[in-house]
Amino acid sequence: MTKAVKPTAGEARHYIRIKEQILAEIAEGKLQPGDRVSSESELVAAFGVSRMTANRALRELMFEGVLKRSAGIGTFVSPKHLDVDLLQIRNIADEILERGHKHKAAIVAVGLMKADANVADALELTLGAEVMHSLIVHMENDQPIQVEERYVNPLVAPDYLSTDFHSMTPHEYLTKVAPITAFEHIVQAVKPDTAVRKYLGLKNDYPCLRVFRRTWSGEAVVTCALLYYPGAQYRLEARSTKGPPKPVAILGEKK
Amino acid sequence: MTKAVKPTAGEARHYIRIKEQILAEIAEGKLQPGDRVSSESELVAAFGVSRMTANRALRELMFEGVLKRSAGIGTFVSPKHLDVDLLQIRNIADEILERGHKHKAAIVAVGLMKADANVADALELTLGAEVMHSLIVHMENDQPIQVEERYVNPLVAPDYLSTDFHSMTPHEYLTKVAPITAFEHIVQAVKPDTAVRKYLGLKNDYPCLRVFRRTWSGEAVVTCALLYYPGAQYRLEARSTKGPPKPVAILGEKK
DNA sequence: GCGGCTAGCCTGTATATACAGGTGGGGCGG
DNA sequence: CCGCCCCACCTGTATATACAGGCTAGCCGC
Repeated sequence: MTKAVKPTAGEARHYIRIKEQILAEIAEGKLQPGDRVSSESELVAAFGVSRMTANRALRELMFEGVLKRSAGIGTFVSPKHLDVDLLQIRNIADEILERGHKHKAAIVAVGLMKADANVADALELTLGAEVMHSLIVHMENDQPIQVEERYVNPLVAPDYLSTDFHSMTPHEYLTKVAPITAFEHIVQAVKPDTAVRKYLGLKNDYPCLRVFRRTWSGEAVVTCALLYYPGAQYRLEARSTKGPPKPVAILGEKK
Repeated sequence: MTKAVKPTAGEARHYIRIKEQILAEIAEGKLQPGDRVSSESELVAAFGVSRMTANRALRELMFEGVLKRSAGIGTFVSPKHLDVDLLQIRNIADEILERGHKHKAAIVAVGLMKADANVADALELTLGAEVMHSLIVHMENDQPIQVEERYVNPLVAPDYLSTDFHSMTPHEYLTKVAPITAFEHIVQAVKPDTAVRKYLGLKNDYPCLRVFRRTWSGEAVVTCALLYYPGAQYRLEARSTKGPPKPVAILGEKK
């Protein structure tokens, strides 16, 4: 069965094509969380690749959290949840796309403002200094999942406001002009205020995770932000780099 | 060059051994950020594996952010390796004492029990295995501040139940018999159930931080625990080790 | 001396093949 | 009818091999 050995350049690599097809089927809803995905040998037949190539595609999707695999059983779509990795500054848009879902950002407000006491303190600027501000609601498959209120230090990232947030995410721009060298996250459980409730479409007493995040590039504070996530359906994960824990159900949740 | 084809079971897989050696050399400082790592063919010679196996080890380390690779040049240790000591395993008693307050622990339940599916999964034991369980409410100045439901792996810490929790905290005992080498924290905002509300003395709709924590000592899971903290008055902090951020007020809170 | 070509090293991708070990179902024997 | 064993299917790991394409150092000719 010797056939089309190389993807003849230009075209996407075979293993990437396989990954893309699976992600597309998840995005379309053809594959639901918990559904069984084609086995390696089925992919071999469908794509005309070798099993190692199919294996690589599935293994990488597992690494990325999209699929769960177990020997002897099969490969399945991971249950949906937001894994915000506290160890890494991750872009929520990337996370959503990795889960095979659509990401959209609703820009509620963007502009310059004078730093109040809290903002000046957080960005280590003087009271009343001009700072850039954005308020964005992130949507996963048209459902709001994060409210992001961000303040950016104009001394570090002067072009922040003039970037087109649709072609390049704020995150991408910032990592380009000021690579993050340090960060701080403070996490609390709060009752969201009315504005946040409105943006996230939440009921009155629904608990929210609130993350206060600051990032540094060298000595300078680049951004500070408040992130709101709707309650128990989302979670923050933090693990040591050494340990390789496999995900398990949280105690008390049904498996 | 036909040789030791299989890792003869038991032993670590070849690609894992390669990864571990590279990680060890980085940890020891033998490999510094920016240094060149052995090429695939050098690893082939050194470990007696095939190039695909060496490739996999290096590729996974790249995925994990430890290495950077570029075709034609070589493989290098990633520059920053933003190494995070995150949400450290801290003893709540220590924290309270550091604040200059009194700590007291109310022991609600202690005993042996059979692991249900979730607990067995979390501790990597078989269903129905005997595990040690404790439910403790921690008080700061006589006010409840944390509910701690903990399950302990008896294979690792057999004397857990017979220690006197008043003279030596569970935490102290555990760090003695099984020093923690890895951990996992999953954080959510939840509405507490009635039991937790009662222990913490909370009103109905008060949001709670729930932390699901697992700790490892070597390969074995030592404990898993559910920790509940009353809402906004408590916060988890996570920061990168590099940056030395000074505490500031969270945006929106009055200073 | 300088520019271009080539040989050699490196990663990236892909194939065919092999054995291991987990899981579950169906068939056969008691 | 029930239990046990074996087989079919699945993933996990590993090997040997091949061709592509990026990059560099060094040689050779002008």
